[in-house]
Amino acid sequence: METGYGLMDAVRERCARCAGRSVSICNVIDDEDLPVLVAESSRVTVPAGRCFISEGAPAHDFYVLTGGRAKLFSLMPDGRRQIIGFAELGDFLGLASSDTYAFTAEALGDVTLCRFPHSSIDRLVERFPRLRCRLQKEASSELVKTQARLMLLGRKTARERLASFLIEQASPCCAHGQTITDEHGPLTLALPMSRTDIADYLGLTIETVSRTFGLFKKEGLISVKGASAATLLKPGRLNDMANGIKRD
Amino acid sequence: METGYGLMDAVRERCARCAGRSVSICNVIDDEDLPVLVAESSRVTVPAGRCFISEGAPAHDFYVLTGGRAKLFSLMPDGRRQIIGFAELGDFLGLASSDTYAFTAEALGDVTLCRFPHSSIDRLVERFPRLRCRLQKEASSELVKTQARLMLLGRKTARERLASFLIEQASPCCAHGQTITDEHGPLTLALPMSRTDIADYLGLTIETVSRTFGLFKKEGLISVKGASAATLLKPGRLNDMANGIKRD
DNA sequence: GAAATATGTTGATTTAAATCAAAAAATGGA
DNA sequence: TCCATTTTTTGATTTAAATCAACATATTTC
Repeated sequence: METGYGLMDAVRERCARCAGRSVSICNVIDDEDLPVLVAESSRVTVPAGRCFISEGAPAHDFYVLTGGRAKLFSLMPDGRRQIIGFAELGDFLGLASSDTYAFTAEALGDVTLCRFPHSSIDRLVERFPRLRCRLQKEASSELVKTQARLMLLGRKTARERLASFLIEQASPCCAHGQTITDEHGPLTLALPMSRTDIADYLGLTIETVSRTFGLFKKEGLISVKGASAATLLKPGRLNDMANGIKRD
Repeated sequence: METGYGLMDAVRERCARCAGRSVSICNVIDDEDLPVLVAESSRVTVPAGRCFISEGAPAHDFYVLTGGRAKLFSLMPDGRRQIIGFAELGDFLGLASSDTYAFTAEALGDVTLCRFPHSSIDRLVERFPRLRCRLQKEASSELVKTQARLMLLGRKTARERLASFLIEQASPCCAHGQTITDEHGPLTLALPMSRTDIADYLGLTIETVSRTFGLFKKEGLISVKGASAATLLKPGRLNDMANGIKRD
């Protein structure tokens, strides 16, 4: 098939055509500099269920998620698991404070990634100083999100946790900083993660997650198709519940 | 009294004599450049119980803690509180992802701080590019610490939480990355925060914290002088408990 | 398409930690 | 030093969520 350019051009186009281009750290690199980015990174594809970062392993690479979703988790010796977060398009993974990864990252469905060896990031930062600033913003914003999760895990009820989760899942597609109201609904969202994953994300058991889904359904707050999709019928009410605001 | 230098010199010496000099972000600035740091920052003293950062308020400044300790927390509308962390010497505060602070910071005892308006940090980063790198390291290491707290709040028992807290409080003075063993003990530590603070840090109630302290005492793991100092008699055992490792 | 397996839901019971309730220490002024 | 207040500890009871136990619904395999 005639594409108008050869293999090398196609490789050079990798970043230009990347779905994560505008939301990832790469958005501080100008189009004309993209060949440098292509040269310093490599595309990786990970099949569903495969881990591409292992807790405690030497941290050699950073990753930008360019397709699919991943779960990030940490394990205790007896198997208790805490999901740190769900990574999505554009997320920057691999920030570590020591020389080992702090969590495991596993592909939820098939995942595509851009891999940057630490040495490549060093060179890129040297060449594009704005990238350093962007990386700091990324770390800061992850930090603030994680701090909000401390309140969820330390002080919220099961209902508040699940409401927070649903609102969080709905936010990327809808709200840009703005508060979610009932007028935003009904909002349908895909839930590619299992009940076990949701439970381990929220610090609950699968039974409690399942029961709480059931309650929300009975109360007309959501409707559910199968187990992997939900529609928020009263997103405003869920948002209030998530934040501990009582309505009368 | 003859000091050998005048007021202006004393002001210039502020950073050189600062207790946080070697542990804070300022450790990437060479001694000869300290006057720039002095010029871009101001010293602040905060009496016990006073808040110097307010959740939701416009974020204009960063702070480096140079004396005393502070608690960082977030509130829900009904008063439920989650303590995000306890800040100590050298800690960098005020990283935010939006234009408002994500938490409140309150002095535990009397606290001294160095305040950097955002504009000052911008100028300093411009002049000392290594500072940007240091800020990113700071954000990354805070992120990893916070991620570890997700496991504590989501999956650990009350005993494991208190053990984690005690080990964490002991670590700054003793371990530099190394694992704590019983040979490190007995380790005495000051606990300047109230039981309420500890409870809100660990996602427990004061009663549970108090009872768990009682159990540890009865089991010979710790001894307590008053309520604001504890000695870890079996730090290794506590460390294992904190990490969910069973001993037989 | 049926059997086998995995995943999710619902119900009964238990339990770790919360709540409610005093009592005991500690702290801070007069 | 004593009294008043706050903080902490200890005890009794409750409860939200966990655990234990079927059962139902998907999903996969042959």
